[in-house]
Amino acid sequence: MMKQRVTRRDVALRAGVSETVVSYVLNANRYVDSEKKERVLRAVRELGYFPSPVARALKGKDAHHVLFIVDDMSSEYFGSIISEMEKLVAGKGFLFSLACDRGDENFVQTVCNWSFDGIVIGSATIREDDIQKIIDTGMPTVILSMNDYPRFCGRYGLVFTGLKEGSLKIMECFRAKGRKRIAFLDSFCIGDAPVDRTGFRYIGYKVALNGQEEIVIDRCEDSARLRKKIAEVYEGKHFDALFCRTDRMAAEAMLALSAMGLSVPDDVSVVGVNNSRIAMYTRPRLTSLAIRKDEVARATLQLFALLKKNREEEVLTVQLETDLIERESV
Amino acid sequence: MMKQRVTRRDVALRAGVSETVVSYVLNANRYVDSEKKERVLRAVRELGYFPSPVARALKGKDAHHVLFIVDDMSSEYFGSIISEMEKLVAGKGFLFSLACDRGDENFVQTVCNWSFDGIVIGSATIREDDIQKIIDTGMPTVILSMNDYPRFCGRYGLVFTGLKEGSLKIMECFRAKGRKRIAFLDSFCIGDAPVDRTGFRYIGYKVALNGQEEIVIDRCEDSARLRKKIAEVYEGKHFDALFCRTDRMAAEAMLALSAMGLSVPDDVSVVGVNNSRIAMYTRPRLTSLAIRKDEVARATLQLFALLKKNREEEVLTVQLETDLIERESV
DNA sequence: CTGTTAGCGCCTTCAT
DNA sequence: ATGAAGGCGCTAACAG
Repeated sequence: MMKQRVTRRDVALRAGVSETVVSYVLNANRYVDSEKKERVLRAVRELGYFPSPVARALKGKDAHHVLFIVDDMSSEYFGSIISEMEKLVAGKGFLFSLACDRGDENFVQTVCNWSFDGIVIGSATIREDDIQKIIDTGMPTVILSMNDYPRFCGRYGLVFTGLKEGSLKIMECFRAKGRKRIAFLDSFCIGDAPVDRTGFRYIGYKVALNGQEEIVIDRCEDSARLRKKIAEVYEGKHFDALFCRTDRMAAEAMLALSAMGLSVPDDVSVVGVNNSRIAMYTRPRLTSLAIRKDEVARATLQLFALLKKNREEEVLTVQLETDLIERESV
Repeated sequence: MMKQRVTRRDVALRAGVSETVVSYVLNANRYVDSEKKERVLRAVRELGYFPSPVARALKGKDAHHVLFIVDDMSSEYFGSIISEMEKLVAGKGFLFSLACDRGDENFVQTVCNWSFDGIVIGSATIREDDIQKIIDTGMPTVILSMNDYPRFCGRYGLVFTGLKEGSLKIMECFRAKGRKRIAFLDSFCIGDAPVDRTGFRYIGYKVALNGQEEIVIDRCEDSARLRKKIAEVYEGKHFDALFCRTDRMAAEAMLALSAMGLSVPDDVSVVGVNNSRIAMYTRPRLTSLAIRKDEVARATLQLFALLKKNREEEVLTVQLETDLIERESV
């Protein structure tokens, strides 16, 4: 007894009006006799009618469909931001989609052929020409900027989550504790990729070093390799602080340090980024740079709205703050 | 210079054939002169044409669009499963959407009005009548069963991830360590909801108790409340093992126990479920029940395919195994 | 003020 | 073997 979708036609029949009138009432974009309007609304209520987002999308109208492009689906970071966005549009029937820029070779194709009300680029690994292609589709695009990207062509939004300034906060925090030799730990990589020197975390680290020798630990593809590298670098450089790209990496590093018989924070201070759940449960608990996810969500939706309005070529920018959540690892 | 979407019409023009032929070639559902076919394929390649999933969806065809219904977007569990599904269909241009059954009052409406190739229900809190509504849409629906649901009407898939049997494994593991008084810790709740007694974890726990007195810690809305409850219950019941609904809760519990001056595992053994990243980074590391996410993904996609085929009313079932990953918390 | 009509991009009969 | 035509559900321009 598979129920049939209730369509605009059904509403029109029940209300005794033409199909278009139904649309006009629902879109509130034309005057409709108030008595008819009542009948339509009642029919809508009784039938539980809801315009098909697919059909709307085909017509190029809002389908309440937002795409989030990520590089790691199992990270809680993106889920949290989507969750925040969802709160802001709750009840409006929004749908959030996820696409991963890794694995699927022609994921850009996929993305460009759909019709989204907004696309959030939250990946640090996406290629720049892919970003340009996405912007070129004309769909409102917002980049959660984690890198110092070049300027793209066209109209798009840019949310600076504050990673660069936040990285300075981390460095200050280390310095306040008397740390002199600060190392930077990159995320696990696939293949043998070195640290991305355009990333805001690295840039912040580098700037704050102020000419001091940099100590970078990168090209680790897994935990085992990470341990070896950390041990090697520690032998050679004797760092006393570790700026980790993510909380997860910070947790890994703490395990490695612990295995070396080193104490956190006595021997080495450790800080992560994202203030994810993990940070609460490591021992010692992890100091972490928190991105204001609720503000990211709000800014993104706001930018979507602005980008939809006029079509002049311009880049809309929002700058956010971060918060350094201090725990016992420093 | 916003690029225009390349449509089937463009391909037809370029290849010097009619639009229909283009469809026939791409869908491979009718004989087409091989020379023409070549021309079409070349035009497709040159133009980078890709059929619009939206238009296909409107026609009721596969749009390569899968929906995942969850109760907690920031959990890494769902992301991991989606990630596994993505691997299995990489390159085919699939899109994965996320909907949360909390927050959005009429999310079922939203869901039912879209047109998905498959819907995965991975929420433990979704209402049964909502599930029925979703099945009634006729879209292939697969339930990742975490509860002992009643039988729904119609045709759908059921993936038993093995939580019930896995819970028995957890209990056995406790027993093997000589634990006698095993408590069950529920997740954080909103409002004042008691533990769901139809959940497989609880059922497994209860069954394995075999008549022994149950010790349930539930109705905690946050960490503070949790600590108080754990302390209270420990005072009264002196449990020596804690079966936690998720790794996250296990981590919270370990913090609480530690604050009470208790040692894990000497005083209390702790086990979580999901084998998430957190389990690696707690101190001691957490023993956790791992669901075989890759098999869940594979089974789900398989069920989608079967459900699409014939339309007889029947329930397709898959039963999976779990693995208890033993670490130091037991 | 309201109804009719022409598409949006695609698939599928139905003719040829 | 191929092309024309209708329609999926909806919107907006065009008549009345």
